[in-house]
Order: sequence, then C-alpha cells, then structure tokens
Amino acid sequence: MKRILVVEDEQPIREMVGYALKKAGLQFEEAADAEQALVAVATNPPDLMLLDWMLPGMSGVDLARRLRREDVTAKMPIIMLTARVEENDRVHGLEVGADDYITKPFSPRELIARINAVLRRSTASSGEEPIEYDGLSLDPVGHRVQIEGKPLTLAPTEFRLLHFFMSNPDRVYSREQLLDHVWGRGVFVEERTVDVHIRRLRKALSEQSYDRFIQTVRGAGYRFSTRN
Amino acid sequence: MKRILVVEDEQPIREMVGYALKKAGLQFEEAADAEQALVAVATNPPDLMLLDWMLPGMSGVDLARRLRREDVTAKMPIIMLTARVEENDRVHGLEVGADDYITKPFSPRELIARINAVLRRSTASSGEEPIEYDGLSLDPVGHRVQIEGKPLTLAPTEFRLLHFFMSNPDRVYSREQLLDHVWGRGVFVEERTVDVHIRRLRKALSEQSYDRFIQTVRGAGYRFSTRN
DNA sequence: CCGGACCGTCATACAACTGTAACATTTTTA
DNA sequence: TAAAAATGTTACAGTTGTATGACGGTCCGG
Repeated sequence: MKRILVVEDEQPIREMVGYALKKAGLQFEEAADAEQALVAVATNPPDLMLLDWMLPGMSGVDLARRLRREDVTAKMPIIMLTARVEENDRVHGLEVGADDYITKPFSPRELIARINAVLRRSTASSGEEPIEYDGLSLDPVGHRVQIEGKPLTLAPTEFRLLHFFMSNPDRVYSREQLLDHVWGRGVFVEERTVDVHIRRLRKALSEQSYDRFIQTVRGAGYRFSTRN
Repeated sequence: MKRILVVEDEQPIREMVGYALKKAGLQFEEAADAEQALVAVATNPPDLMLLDWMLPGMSGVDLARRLRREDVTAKMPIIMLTARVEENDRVHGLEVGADDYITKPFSPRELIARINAVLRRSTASSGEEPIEYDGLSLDPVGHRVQIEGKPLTLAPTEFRLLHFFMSNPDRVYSREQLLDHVWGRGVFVEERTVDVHIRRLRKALSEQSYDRFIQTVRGAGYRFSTRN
C-alpha cells in the first residue's frame, strides 16, 4: 500500500484529504509544518508527498527545494497544493521540481486521480530494462543504442534525452519539462537549447530515417512516438 | 458503489428515481429540501447530486450556486431536474454550473444514461485521460486528435478550443467565456476572433462532417454536443 | 599543453499560426 | 418588406515558433 505524506497547516483540509486517501486505498500520514515533515521523511520516507505551497515557517516551496537537493529524497514525487491561480505561480511550482500541482479548490476525485497518475509514472520507469521500439533499442545499463542491430553512438545528453523519451512515449513534453527531467531540476539553461539537442539527436537517428520518432508539436513541445 | 443524492420535494418522484437508481446498481440517498440536502452533503458528500430546479424554500438553483462556491463541493457533479422546456432556462441551468439537466418527464433509462455519462466524465477529468465522443477522440497528454482512428492536425488554438469543448460538452459558452477559458483571462482579443477559430476548427473537423459537433447557439455562443 | 568531443548560445531563414477587418449570408426585428 | 443584428467566410499582414548552421568555451585524455 502506497504511503502519502500530507504537509498542510490547516487541519480541516488535512482531514478531508485524509478521508479521501483512505477511501482510495492509500495510507495517510500527516505533518502540520515543514519541520514535522522533515522528521517524518527522515524516519520513514513516504511514496509521495502532498505539499502545501504556503506553510508557517519554512514554506512548501523551500521544503521542496531542500528535498530535491538531498540524494535520498531527490526523486520522491511531490504534488504541490496551491491556492493561487496565476500562471506565474504554476510555472514556479514546476520549476521548484514538483511533479504536479493542484489548485484549491479541488475535489477528492481530482486529488486521487492526480496522485495515481504521478505514482504510476514514477513507478513505471525503473530505468533498468532495455527499451525497444520497432528497430530502435536502448540499453540503459550498458549505455548502448542500436538501430536494427547496428550500434549508434550518442553524446551523453542525447542519450539521456532519448532514454527519457523512450521511457515515456506518446507524451508531449514542453522544453521546460525536458530541461527538468533530462538536464536536472534547478539547472539554468536556455529553453532554446533543447531545440539544438533535439536536432543533434535527430541527426544521429536519421540514418534509417528513425528521426521520425522524434516529433515536434508546435506550441507544446516534443514527443517520442512510433505513430505519425 | 456510487452514491447519488436526490433532492426533490415530490415524494412520488423520489420513489421512482430511487427505484431506477437501485436497479442500475447505484446507491440511493434522498433529501426533500435544500436544508436536508446541505446536511447530507456536509455529513457525507455523495458522488453525484440530482437536483430539482424548483424546491420549497431555497431553490435548486440557489443550492447549486452555493455548493459551487464551497471548496469541498465545488466540483461535485450536479444534474438538474427541470419541468420547463424553454431554452432560456436550460442555458440558465448550465450557467449555474450544473453538469447536465434533464427535463421532466423523463424515462428511467434516460436518467441512468445521463448519470453514468456525467459520472464517467467527472471520474476521468484529471485532465490526463483521453476524451472520446463517437468517433472523435482527443488525447491531452499526447496532444493528438483522431477522427475514427485517422490522425488530425490542429493548430494550437484550435486544439485548446476543442479540448475545452470536449471537456465541457453540452454547455453553451459565450465568446467572452471562451476567451477566458481558452485564451486565458486578461488577454485582450476581439470577440469576433472566436468566430474565426470556430470556423477553422469546423473546417478541420469537417472531413467526416464531424463539424456538426460544434454548434452555434444564436445570441448565446457556441456549444460542443453530439446531440442535435 | 594540445586536440577533440561536447555543450550552450546566438543569428538567421523559413514556415505556421493568429488576430483583424471587410464583405457575405442568415436571422430577427420593426 | 426593409433595416438591423448576429454569424459565416475569406484574405492578409504581422507575429510567433521552429530548424539549422556557426561559434566560442570547457573539460578531459593523451
């Protein structure tokens, strides 16, 4: 059973969330502020963390940032709860490294759906098994890429990019998301740089026109897909 | 099992509805007026609410409006029951925030069908699940639209527009509302611009005459619906 | 210390998309 | 029935987004 740590200072909201979690078959654990949360995480790290944006003392944003820096918790899924709706804050929330965010008010139904989506995503890609699509295969452990059996050499960044894409096919990722996932959170790199690496990756794949798998979605980002 | 709260002052109708619900494998709960309904909702919020338009004391419309304002119930699916047939009232009902409406007299079959449709929609509405109506499907994550399996390319704005429509079917939106939701608040764009994008979307959908889903409601705005 | 591989940024070219106005058509009103 | 109002349609020019090639800097092994 997955354990969810809810960090939220308002007791009624904790209660509501706790009720929804239990009903959905998830284990509910709670903390009223960042300090309690840190203790809980150190004692027994949960599978996912629900984190209020505004907290007394250390804010949710700061807490998220701090957790991201620690090795043990760097990859723990975090969903931010925020009362604000402004686009600026959304961007900021994701920049901090949250895997998703929910704006209040939210329904229990929506909450559970988001949690399950994030959990599914983070459990799915263990990142060890070789991945193969049509004639294109990538071995994460051996750090090898092959097109129809023929070895292909990629620069480190291109490899990570392709690895990420192949682990999450048929999903569009914005440049920002790609920077988060492939370059690492909190790295300051120009968004346009992604274009260039996409270009390099395509060039490397273009031999058998396998660059068709790397698709541009105008206004949204890029996608890996074997379909058209 | 999904729990349905029926708010209706006429006892025979409650009875009839209750019978239909149980037969369809839904849990039936009842309230005779708005006050009872509020108590029931506070105690144990149901999965969906069937709400009579006319009620003694606080009307169904007022109740709906009030529920929409509260955080916990803001996104609870509501289906309005109304005896009137006028288009004005329909629009009004949806403006209040009902997810659907049924005009009396109605058959148990229709009732159950509508309830299931709304439940299905609201369960999935994390904004992640693909949406499908008849042969038209839209995948928000992969940013893909298909007509009967055939891929369809849309410009960014057309995609967002269609996405919004398909997430909120059977509801009329004024040009202003569409600008708010699809373009974003605080964007200054001429209202008639909406017409042009509706046109472009229709054109793209017109291949298999799927443009019939995008309907004009003169004097009110536009609507997405598979019905006519 | 040198050379190569890799990376991030920039400038440019091109294609796609967007908003608006102008005109056409349909529907309502007087 | 004519005038007015609302919507449909088209063309266009400005804007935005993406592809691509080039360049300088950094790191590391030889």
